[in-house]
Amino acid sequence: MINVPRGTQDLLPGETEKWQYVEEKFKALCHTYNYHEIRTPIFEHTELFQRGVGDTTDIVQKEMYTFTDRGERSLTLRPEGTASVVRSFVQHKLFGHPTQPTKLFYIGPMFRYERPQQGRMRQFVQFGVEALGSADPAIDAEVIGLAMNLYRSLGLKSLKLVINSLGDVESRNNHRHALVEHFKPHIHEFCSDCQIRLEKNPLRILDCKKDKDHPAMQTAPSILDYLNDESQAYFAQVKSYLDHMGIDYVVDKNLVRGLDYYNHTAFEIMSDADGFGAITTLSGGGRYNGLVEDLGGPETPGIGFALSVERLLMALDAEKIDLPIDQALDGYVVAMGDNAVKKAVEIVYNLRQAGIQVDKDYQGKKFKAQFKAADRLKAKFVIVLGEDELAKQVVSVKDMTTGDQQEIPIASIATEMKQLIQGGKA
RNA sequence: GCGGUCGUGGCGAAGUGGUUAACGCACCGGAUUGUGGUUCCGGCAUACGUGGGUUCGAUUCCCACCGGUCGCCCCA
Repeated sequence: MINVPRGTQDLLPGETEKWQYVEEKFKALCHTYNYHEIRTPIFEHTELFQRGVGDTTDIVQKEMYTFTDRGERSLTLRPEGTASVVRSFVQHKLFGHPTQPTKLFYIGPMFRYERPQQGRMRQFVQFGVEALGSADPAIDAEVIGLAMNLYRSLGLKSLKLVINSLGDVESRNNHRHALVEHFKPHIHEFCSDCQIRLEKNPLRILDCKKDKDHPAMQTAPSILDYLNDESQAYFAQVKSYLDHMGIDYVVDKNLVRGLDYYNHTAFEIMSDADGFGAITTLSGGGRYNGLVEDLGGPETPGIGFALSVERLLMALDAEKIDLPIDQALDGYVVAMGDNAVKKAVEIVYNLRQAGIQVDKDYQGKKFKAQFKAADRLKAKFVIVLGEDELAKQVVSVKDMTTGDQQEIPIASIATEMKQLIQGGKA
């Protein structure tokens, strides 16, 4: 027997309905925020992620699904969405379109080669949005608000929004310098990862779980102290907009994002819910001024976020929220006797043409078993067709909720069924 | 990549170094010759992850591998 590859999953009926529901919710929300869908390939030139996501990141160093195709090209299954969207933005010169900023959303699978655990798969699905072409702090707040809005509209309560500012290039460089100076004298007391980080990306030392109790950690220079006036003002405005929008947040000066392209605003939304797994981050995002340029476009600011659908559904589960998914079938045709069974095929066909959702037996089941099947499928109405009915050219329609039964002529079955179904809903 | 834990029918779950490997759910049929959700009776199922080893004999003991799961690192 061949199973799915490690870290991937089949979504079966019963589960797919939930996915469809949250996808529709997300699309509708993007519509109200005036974001438009973009669909990019699932694989890209490896170089895109090396340059876009950053050579020093874990994603690029050890998590990419990279392969060589028959033309000797190095390609990579996308590990995240932003690089592709920005590539597309540049390639198609969307920066030249009259309406700016360019507001895009995407839905699709991402791939990272990691050891799977709860909330972490090798193939996972992200919803994401990107707003390109505006350096207005209000759009940072808009993007954060959209994310919070989605979670809240689905009923999630145990949410924590964490934000930070990574500052502009100048601020980051000053901070980086200060970090190296600060940790250098103690670095031999830190874990091996941190010793490497000191050279490559000292900001990430702040993120280390192993060394979090080291005294030098507590006294480490905060990025917030190194923000220049402009960066400070920007961060203050983002927070102010969030305040006005009534969105609660906590500032975590150690929030560092795993991708190199972030600057200024960085944020994560986490779940507080009991019984949630070790991984609590539901979504993350931030500003990436400079990325468009890095990928060959004109100087263009950008901000976006991505959320994991798997984790979203986990969060709903943890908070015991049932999505309003209608599983009931409108009607089920139960037939008995050779002639009636044949006639049932015709009736089902006609009802479906009229847009009524019906089904029938295809297992050669006995009358009683057909009723059982109707019950299991949660049919609202059972349409009974036997020799008696056939002789009178009618069907007996039973309302499965009330138990009431009435005869209706086969000639007008579609219109009468429609009325019954609508009446049943009211 | 590292560590814990687990691997028995479609699902859940007992169990044993030795004749036919429990049970529950689900499914099918009957009681009820044309009316579901309850009950009772009966029936059904290619099941011990894979490969080695120990043994007269392994589903059981040992080893390796594979897979699931949870955690570490890191992230969505």
